[in-house]
Amino acid sequence: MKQRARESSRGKAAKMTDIARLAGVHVSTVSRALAGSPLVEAGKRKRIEQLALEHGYVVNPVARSLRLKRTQMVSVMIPLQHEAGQPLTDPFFVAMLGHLAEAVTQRGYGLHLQKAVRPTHEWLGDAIASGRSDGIVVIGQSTEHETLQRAADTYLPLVVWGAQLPGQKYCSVGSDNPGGARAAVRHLLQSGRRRIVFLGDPTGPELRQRYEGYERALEGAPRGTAPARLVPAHLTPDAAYQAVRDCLQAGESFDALFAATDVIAISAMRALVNEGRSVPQDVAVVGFDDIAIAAHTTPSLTTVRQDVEFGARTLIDLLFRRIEGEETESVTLPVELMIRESAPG
Amino acid sequence: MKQRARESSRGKAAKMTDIARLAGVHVSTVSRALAGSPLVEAGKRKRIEQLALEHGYVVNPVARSLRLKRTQMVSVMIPLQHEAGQPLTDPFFVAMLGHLAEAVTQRGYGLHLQKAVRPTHEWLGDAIASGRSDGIVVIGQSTEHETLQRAADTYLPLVVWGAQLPGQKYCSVGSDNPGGARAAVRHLLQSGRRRIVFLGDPTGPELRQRYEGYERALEGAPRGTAPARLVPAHLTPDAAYQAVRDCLQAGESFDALFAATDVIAISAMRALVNEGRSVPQDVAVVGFDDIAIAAHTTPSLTTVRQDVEFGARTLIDLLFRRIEGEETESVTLPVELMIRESAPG
DNA sequence: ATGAAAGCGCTAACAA
DNA sequence: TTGTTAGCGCTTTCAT
Repeated sequence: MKQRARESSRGKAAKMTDIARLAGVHVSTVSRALAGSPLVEAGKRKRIEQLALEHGYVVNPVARSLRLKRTQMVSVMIPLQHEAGQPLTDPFFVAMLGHLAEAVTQRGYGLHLQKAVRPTHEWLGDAIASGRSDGIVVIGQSTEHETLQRAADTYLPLVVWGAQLPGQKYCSVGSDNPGGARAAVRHLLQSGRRRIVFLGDPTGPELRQRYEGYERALEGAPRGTAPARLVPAHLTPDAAYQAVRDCLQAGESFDALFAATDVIAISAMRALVNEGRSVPQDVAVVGFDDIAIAAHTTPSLTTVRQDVEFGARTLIDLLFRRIEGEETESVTLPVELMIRESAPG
Repeated sequence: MKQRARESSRGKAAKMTDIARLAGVHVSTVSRALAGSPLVEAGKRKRIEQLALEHGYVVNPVARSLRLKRTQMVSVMIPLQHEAGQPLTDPFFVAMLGHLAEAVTQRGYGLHLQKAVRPTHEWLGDAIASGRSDGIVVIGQSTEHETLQRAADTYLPLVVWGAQLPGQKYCSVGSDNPGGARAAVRHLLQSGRRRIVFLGDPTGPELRQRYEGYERALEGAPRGTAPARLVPAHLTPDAAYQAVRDCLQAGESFDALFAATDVIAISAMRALVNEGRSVPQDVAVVGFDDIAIAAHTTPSLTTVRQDVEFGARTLIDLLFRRIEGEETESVTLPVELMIRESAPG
């Protein structure tokens, strides 16, 4: 019976010495047995494992970590900028988190989630110094490029999801943002659109790259194509909705909209429809990310697909190589234009 | 190579004794100073704090945890059922996770994320016995009601997001699922719909409650209302899309659809439109959750709103009271019908 | 107000 | 093959 072992929160949990006593061996033998050491006689090991099972004993990871100076934990940190009050609610972000959790747990590691409330202080330095985890994944550079650069000087097991910047010292994994943006805009041009606006907020590196890709594609556009036009909008559904509505109500006219993310693309579609435009007939819409619902909106959303799952796996793969001491290079991942109803071929 | 990395990544981490030496005091004084103890002379404390800051020293939480037997960590566990291979991709889930992270970090605690791959073994018992965290939040009962019941016998700091079941021994927080479902169906009936189908998979307690609420509402419906009709579908976009399409192609006819979650409601709308039905003219659609995009689909989705943020805060509030030793009661939260375009008044 | 010392639960030399 | 021993970095009595 495992009833005794599952003691209440404040009661005594079984410790390794308890198992040792029950097995009639020294605690170090139990330690070896539970670690699967071949030094321990097979029969004895089985007996010890059985005992541990019966008593609901599991090795205390805190004590283990202190001893080994290895926590078997990976920290995932999210530097939040303006919307610091906001929780991690963005679908892309959260999908990334799920895939990271997947990849990390597959390696027998735990995931420690931390929100970095902007430049409160040394959010990254403290996380590193604390030794709470064996490696750190930072999702999104936000405005923390310099902080990351500094950390990279002394701390190896760090990987960052985001854009690859000139002179970057830290290891990043991210999508080909300029390429994706160019593909999106070219697609719109090929389908005859000539007045294409960009919706979003190109403050952070990733979105800036998307905006630049948009500009680049317009440079090579046919004569008569309207110049680049940024419709600024924070990356929240409401902000995007209002930005597009205001824009239309101000009398601006365009026949295509390239949104920095799917989330705001979806809001944009709604604003367009509510203002009497049909999508894609009057205005074609292209997003970026290919979040789960993108294929399931009405109309379904043409978008630049980022392979989050592969991205997450790559991040974790690189992180573990760095934990082993390897100096890994940054990676840029290809994207794929998913042509759907909101901007058909 | 490996050596160098070790050194750079953790070798030179300052310890408390280092700070003590620099300050010319004993380590115990540093400990007290950094803990803000009034015992330490104010000037000395300032000096020690300054030293720690300069040297980027932060207290090692692992050692601290071992000593105090308190980790300042909360575990969030997600028992996954069939889709065990799937990552945590569901928007509701993930929104919940974000709000939990928010609430937990506000209390100076960390969040430990763990996927429980179904009944691999004693997922919950092991998590409890490991002592890795001071409390556990389980998101969704899935099919683990019995496991939770067992754990509740001996472990206090446990809270569960989900339905409140008869004879339940653990503390749960969850929405009024039956009430929400009834409100949704009544709304459809009031707007003249008479053939209302339920889309989803009422296997787990929460969704079963929603289905039962649907049935209940139909019992009190006007004469001539079609009986309850379940269109079974897993809770993924693709599965739901196909279920609805197949249903339509099989010649079934209905004028309203109540979906167990927003995610599948959105897919259902798309399937309906692609099969030539207009929403809401031919078929009204109501979802459940009010996820972020629900208000921004085309048409926007009428849905039963769960207040995830409040739910998360309540979970964490109760959890901390339980960590303090209090026996808290389960909570059922009110829901709100959000009437939008997919099923207008 | 500060120092000395014990020990949280575990692992890994080193011994035997 | 197993036991002995010495800490990992910290907090907290207990002395002073």
